[in-house]
Amino acid sequence: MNDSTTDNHNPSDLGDLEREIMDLVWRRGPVNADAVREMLSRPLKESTVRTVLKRLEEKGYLTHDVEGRTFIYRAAQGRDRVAARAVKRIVDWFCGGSAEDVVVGMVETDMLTPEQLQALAEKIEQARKRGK
Amino acid sequence: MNDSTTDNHNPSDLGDLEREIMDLVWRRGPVNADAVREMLSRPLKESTVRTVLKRLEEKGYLTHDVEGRTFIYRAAQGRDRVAARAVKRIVDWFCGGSAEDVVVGMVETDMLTPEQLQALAEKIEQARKRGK
DNA sequence: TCATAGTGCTACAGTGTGTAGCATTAAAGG
DNA sequence: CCTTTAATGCTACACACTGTAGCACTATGA
Repeated sequence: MNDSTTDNHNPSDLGDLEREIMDLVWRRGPVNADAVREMLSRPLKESTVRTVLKRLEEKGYLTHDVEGRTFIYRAAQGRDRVAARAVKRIVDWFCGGSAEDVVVGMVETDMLTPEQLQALAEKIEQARKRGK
Repeated sequence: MNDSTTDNHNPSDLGDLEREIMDLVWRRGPVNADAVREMLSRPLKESTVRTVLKRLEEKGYLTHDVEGRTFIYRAAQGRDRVAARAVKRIVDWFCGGSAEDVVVGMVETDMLTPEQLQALAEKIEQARKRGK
């Protein structure tokens, strides 16, 4: 039902609170509003939490099931997927779509060492051979 | 000379117009406000362009020299550097700082093929051996 | 039927961005 | 020296997004 062409938001158009909540959901799994509220780093009203939760759902980051009359929210997309899309946006904006340039930039700015990259490339290569 | 602790903005906190202008500057090199205005995709007043140019300078993306009484703006940071920092932010937000996860995500979402990654890793590895 | 838990809806202030007008100043020309 | 003109500096305003929350509404259980 979830057509992936449907979500036309900018990944990473999240505010601090929204990000914190997403982090919680990703880390702890399905939660209800009250649980989220308790886990937050600062005290907020339930209504606040609910509002943000709803916005996150509108943005496509969360979904919910109804259990009894309680909304159980869970991530609609994996964290890595969201991250990758956010990166893709950056790539498009700044590098004319060349993902390679970004990886080079990551190495150049010491986010990633050549060794890590090498190891990663091999691991991925192997997984690919094996998996398909 | 470029103290990297100086720029404390969120990379990629740029609006559409700001991004378009940065793109122009990166692509065409030093420009004055009027030149920028002429190159923009939509007609805007000079004052608008100047405002945005100034904001970009405040954010650390541009600098200017004065030539006669005209401001010549140019990029304060290279495009790849900005891109890499933007990516780093994403990495910190979403992946707890693991750049590797992001690269994995990039491969998984087909932004990068395993072959490209492999080639890249080798190229970087060689450059590193050679360069230092 | 009444309290309670949970949701739905609405609002409002702060910030960032797009957009622009108006004041000011300095160079150029007569 | 005075006027025009090109460029800058400053200020403003509407809109959208985010953080924050109040209040109305509705089932469910006692």
